[in-house]
Amino acid sequence: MKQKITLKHIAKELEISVSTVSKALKGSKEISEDTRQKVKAFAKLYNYKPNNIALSLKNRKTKTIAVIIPEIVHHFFTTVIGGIEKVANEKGYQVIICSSNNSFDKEVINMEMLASGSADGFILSVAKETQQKGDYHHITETINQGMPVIMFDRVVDEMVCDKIIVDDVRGAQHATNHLLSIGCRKVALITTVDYVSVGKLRTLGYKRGLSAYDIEIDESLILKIEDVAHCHEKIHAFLKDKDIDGIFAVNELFAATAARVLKGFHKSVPDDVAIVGFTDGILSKHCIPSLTTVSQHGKQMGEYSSKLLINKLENHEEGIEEYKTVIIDTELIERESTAR
Amino acid sequence: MKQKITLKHIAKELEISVSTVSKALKGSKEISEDTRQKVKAFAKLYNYKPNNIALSLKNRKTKTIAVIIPEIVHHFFTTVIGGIEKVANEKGYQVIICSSNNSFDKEVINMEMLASGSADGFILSVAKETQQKGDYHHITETINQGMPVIMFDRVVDEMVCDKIIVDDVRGAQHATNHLLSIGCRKVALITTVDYVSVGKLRTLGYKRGLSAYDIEIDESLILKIEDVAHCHEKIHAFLKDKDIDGIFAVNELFAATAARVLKGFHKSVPDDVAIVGFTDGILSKHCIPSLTTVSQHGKQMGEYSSKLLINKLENHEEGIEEYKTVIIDTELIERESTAR
DNA sequence: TCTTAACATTCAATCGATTTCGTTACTTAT
DNA sequence: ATAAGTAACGAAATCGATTGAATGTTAAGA
Repeated sequence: MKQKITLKHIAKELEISVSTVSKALKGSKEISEDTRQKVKAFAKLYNYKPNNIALSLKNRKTKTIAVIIPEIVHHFFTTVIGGIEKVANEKGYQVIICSSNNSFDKEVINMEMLASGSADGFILSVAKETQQKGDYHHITETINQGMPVIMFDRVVDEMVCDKIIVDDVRGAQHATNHLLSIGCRKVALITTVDYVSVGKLRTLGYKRGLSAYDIEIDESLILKIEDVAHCHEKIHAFLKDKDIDGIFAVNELFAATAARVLKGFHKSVPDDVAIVGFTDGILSKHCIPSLTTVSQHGKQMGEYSSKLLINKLENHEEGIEEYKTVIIDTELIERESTAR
Repeated sequence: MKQKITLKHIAKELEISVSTVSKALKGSKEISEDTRQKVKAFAKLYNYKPNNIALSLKNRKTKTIAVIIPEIVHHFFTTVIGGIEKVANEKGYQVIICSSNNSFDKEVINMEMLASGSADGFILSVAKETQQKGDYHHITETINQGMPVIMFDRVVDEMVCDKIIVDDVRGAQHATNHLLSIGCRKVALITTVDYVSVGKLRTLGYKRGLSAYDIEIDESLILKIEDVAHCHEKIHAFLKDKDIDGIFAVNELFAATAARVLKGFHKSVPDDVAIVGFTDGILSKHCIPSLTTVSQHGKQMGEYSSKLLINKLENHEEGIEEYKTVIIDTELIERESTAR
């Protein structure tokens, strides 16, 4: 087992100083052609790679981006990460991914850990628990220390930083209008509890969608689910004997579960009840029937976040603070669950 | 914007030396109670956090684990990561995740990058392209430099390192036998091309499963899919007019797609054709009909990998090399697609 | 022969934290 | 009074790499 080789090793072996080695490797014309060649050859032979940690310390930048997301086992978030990674790697950045597991404490710990030297900037989507608590001191502190932070999807309005979001309201409104346009008149909503920002916004979109068709909002047609793990029972109880002809669900799991429950009631999707979900994941695509859904263009979101962050990191002018909020368009993808 | 505070700042402010500050913060009894209190109070006030990079450089360990997986948008892998993160975080380790995107080059670049100081060890599942090429020099080199590497799922037999795998052969055999036990006699196999290690092993399991029931292997009932993107057409063409009563698919996408194609042919699942997939993902669980599948216990795999790696990192005895291969049991999860 | 410039190489500081080894100043024992 | 011991702190080396300043060497020109 040969240990990792350092400049010092090369210097000793070649009987020259460390600085000469360093300069030779960087091709500095301060060093004679002869020595340069020798050093380079030696370095190549022993497969020398500069130590990233030492470089980070010296340059005071790590060339890594920290991404903190609520859940890693989640198609939408992984799609976003895909986009982040793509752009980051192209520009020579590493990506560190941490999941907060929707826990406030873990989010704080992760953030503090990564903020102390491990990363140059953050891309983050806050945990459910954090939104519920409304405690954002860790984010504020990180920003105050001069670290750029980009928030995406689950953002915090009152935070002063860059934000990449989809227009959840419009997306939801579009989805609802689509249901109405194919003839539905009793459209139910399956959503999350209100403190989840996106759930709230999509609920608003649903209401606006109905209003656009002059349909009164019937609160008894709205189901708010707190605990995802028990959504099947909740949805089952909710849909039992309910006279509806359309469902808008704020995520694909709720949509697919609704489809399943309806099947149990021997109702046909889309003929008896049409369904539109949110998030274009695997489930929507491959479910039977496949689900009409609102795509959030996760990859694009990730790419944009990454670009924005790297841009901040590399072209930051002292004293100038400028924050953008970027809205990525949603897109309604029509599939079998509304094909009638 | 207040800059990050360092020991030096504290030292200057309190008019004592850096070493005193460091010792005081660590509670060394070398320092008077008085100074200790003062330093600690000051540090707390200014929210001092030691710089990770400096610590890493000094200690020659980063307390981070690098995970390289073929795809990030993949339920099984994210499940594994969940397990890795859980254990790692409990033990105070960071996790860096990089996807190779199934590209050999990206795998090599990522590995070399992370090996030069950014991480203490690796947990990796090799890219499809790497398996195809059979070029593992980057892994060998990393191991030779003294970095522990744990391979999981898509492992390389000839590599000398720890491995965490599921018994793909037995899992597949079990799945096949289940189909036969519920009465299927003409069981088709939908698999990947042979160079994907798990595909090959599951194919073997399928064959063994048939042999156990004294059923001859009919190569015309085996479909090998190269390009996942076009699996629907392939499966459609394959199943058209085929006289079968069971399908074993080596992943859940193939299984779900088969179900969809069969529905197009107006065949019932499970009554006309029963289906078993592999990987217990979202699709298998929420698809209609839900899919019987072989669960690989991804989270457990991740947890185990993490434990094994951290154990290596913390209790490594010089001169002793010992490598384990751990086989995680698979489990057949019976659902609607074989309920008859 | 002496000066001067050009060139090659090395020194030393730096990044932030830790740690060993001193160095004071004082107290206690002999 | 002297040796020894102790408490409290600081200087400097270290981790690995970079870089501006300083040093040393050589050859050309006066």
